[in-house]
Amino acid sequence: MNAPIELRAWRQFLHLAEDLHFGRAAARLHMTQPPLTLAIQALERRLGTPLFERSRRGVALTPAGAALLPAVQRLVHDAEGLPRIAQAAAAGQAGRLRLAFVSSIAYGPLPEWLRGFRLTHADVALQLREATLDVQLAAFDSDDIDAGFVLHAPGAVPPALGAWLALREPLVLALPQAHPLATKRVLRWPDVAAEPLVIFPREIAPSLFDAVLAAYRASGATPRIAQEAIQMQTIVNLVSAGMGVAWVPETVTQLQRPGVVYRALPAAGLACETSLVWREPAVPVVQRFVDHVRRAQRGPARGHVARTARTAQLRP
Amino acid sequence: MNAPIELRAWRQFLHLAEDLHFGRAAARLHMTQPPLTLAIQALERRLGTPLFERSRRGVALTPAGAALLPAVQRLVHDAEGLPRIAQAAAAGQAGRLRLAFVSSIAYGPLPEWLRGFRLTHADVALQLREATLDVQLAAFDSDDIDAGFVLHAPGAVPPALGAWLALREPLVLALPQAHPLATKRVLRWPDVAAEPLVIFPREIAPSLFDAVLAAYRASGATPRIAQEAIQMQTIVNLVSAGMGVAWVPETVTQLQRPGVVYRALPAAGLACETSLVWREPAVPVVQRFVDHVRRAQRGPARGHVARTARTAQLRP
DNA sequence: TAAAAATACTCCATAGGTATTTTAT
DNA sequence: ATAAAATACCTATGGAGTATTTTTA
Repeated sequence: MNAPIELRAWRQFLHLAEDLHFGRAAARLHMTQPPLTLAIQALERRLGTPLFERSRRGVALTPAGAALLPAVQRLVHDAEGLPRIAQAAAAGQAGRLRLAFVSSIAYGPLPEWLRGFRLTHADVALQLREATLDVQLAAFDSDDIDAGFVLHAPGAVPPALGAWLALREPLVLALPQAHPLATKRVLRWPDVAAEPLVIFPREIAPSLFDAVLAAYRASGATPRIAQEAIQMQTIVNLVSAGMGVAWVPETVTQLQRPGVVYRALPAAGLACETSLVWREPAVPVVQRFVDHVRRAQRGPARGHVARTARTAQLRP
Repeated sequence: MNAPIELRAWRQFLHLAEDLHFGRAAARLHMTQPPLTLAIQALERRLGTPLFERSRRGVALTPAGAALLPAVQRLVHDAEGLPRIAQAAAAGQAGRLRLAFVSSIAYGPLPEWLRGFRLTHADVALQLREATLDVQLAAFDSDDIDAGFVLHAPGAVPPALGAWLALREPLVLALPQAHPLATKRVLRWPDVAAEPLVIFPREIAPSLFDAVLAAYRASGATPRIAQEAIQMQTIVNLVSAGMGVAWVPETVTQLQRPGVVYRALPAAGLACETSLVWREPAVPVVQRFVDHVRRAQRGPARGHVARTARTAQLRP
């Protein structure tokens, strides 16, 4: 009685509404005229209103049929598009990609990587959020993100996650412009080590934190941590305010805050690793994104980020 | 093989995606588990990709299934709404109403009638256009409009059309403000009749044209037609420019053009009829509109249009 | 009277049911 | 051991076919 109306019935309505001729519409539907007549009658009975005006001079739409036509066209068209959605999603070309990232990578190659990914994956809905390592690990647990860039070595992420070294860059020293060290071309470890340090909290970026502390200890110094801050922006602001010096990834030098100068100190041997992390096994769209980042990483020449940190010498 | 996928299959997918449990989903679909298993398998085969991940700890959506879910929800929801569209259209509560009108009625009760009709027929798409009688009659022929307001007596429209006297209003005299007649309280027919006349062309509004000419002839005068114009706005502008005087429907006095004054001359006995016209037999939405206008015509008190024409006496 | 829609009936493809097995924890 | 999905097989509804009648311009 009030069984739901199937797409078959709407397709028959659509063809008849377009042809306005039972015989031709039936032929286009790969059927004969009598069953089409019956099907349309049944549809009209279930809707409780006629959809076509039959007369000897042809078939015409009633007002109800005319009102239905555009809606049915949309419905049938939408239904025809569903298989493509499924196939595209299975191939990683459609769907949703929830991506988290630490702020530092956003000053580096991430925007370009995203732009390139969008070009070839227009039907993937990208959902971006900035988050630190600990927040991202929790988000993986609760299935709130699909992938993320973290300040961490690829080998150090939990085993349930896949990881790939997305970016390895030297750490450079951020100094207040007014600071005496800012004018020297040759820095000495004891002078640098004596300065108060602005740094990430250890839980946010353990590998970066540990690397900096190890370098200080290797030179026999103990760092004085003046302030901890989570955002790159905040760290640079604190340096600008004269709170101390900071070791930051080289790409962050793009943040040209007045009152801050950067010094590249290759001799310090300090570097920072950003990994792309994802839940294993990777669903197709995540796999596509990982592959894209791997390819983009070596494709376009790396040096396109403006070097804004003057190089200085470092002596023990 | 590539037979189209029916709504039945999408409904089954939808219920399973919501329950993530074959047994319960089957029960909600008023069927048993085995045919649902088969149906989902067949759907996955036809799409060429699995939609569900079956494991002992439950059923989960694959990326393809997850991408499909919102689209299928929309599709099934849209399909469920179609019967309502058909029924509403059959009752005249949905669909499209293409309405033409002469400019004069737009200064009168038409806006209020349309506002009221919209309130009770929110799902009717109103398509309005201004057009003169001759254009409207041609548009009825080519099925470009469903109904129209014309400056014509209801009895004078072609027999294939239904008609209803929507508005009967006196004609008032529009005079240039600087004109000597504008200062007098008593006008004489010979003086009025001697003035050059601005009027509609006869094919645009035959009944109005003929009524004016008959009045002139009854008083023994022959009107001097200075200018013909189609738009009310244009006629008033020509009067303002001193081209002559014009007889216009009373509601047009709402057009307060500087340099024009209006004089109501009841003794002239000149009136103008606006009819609502439609193709017979009226389709439901047109019938609803006609009924609405009939009711609105006597419902709200008529005098709400500001009287802006001073009454003057007219002597032979 | 002729073209097209409606009716009458026949058939079979397939959606769904029942019984049972397999699977994974 | 058990809950749930998969498989095997059966049934019957209803969608589509052929033949024919009715309708109306």
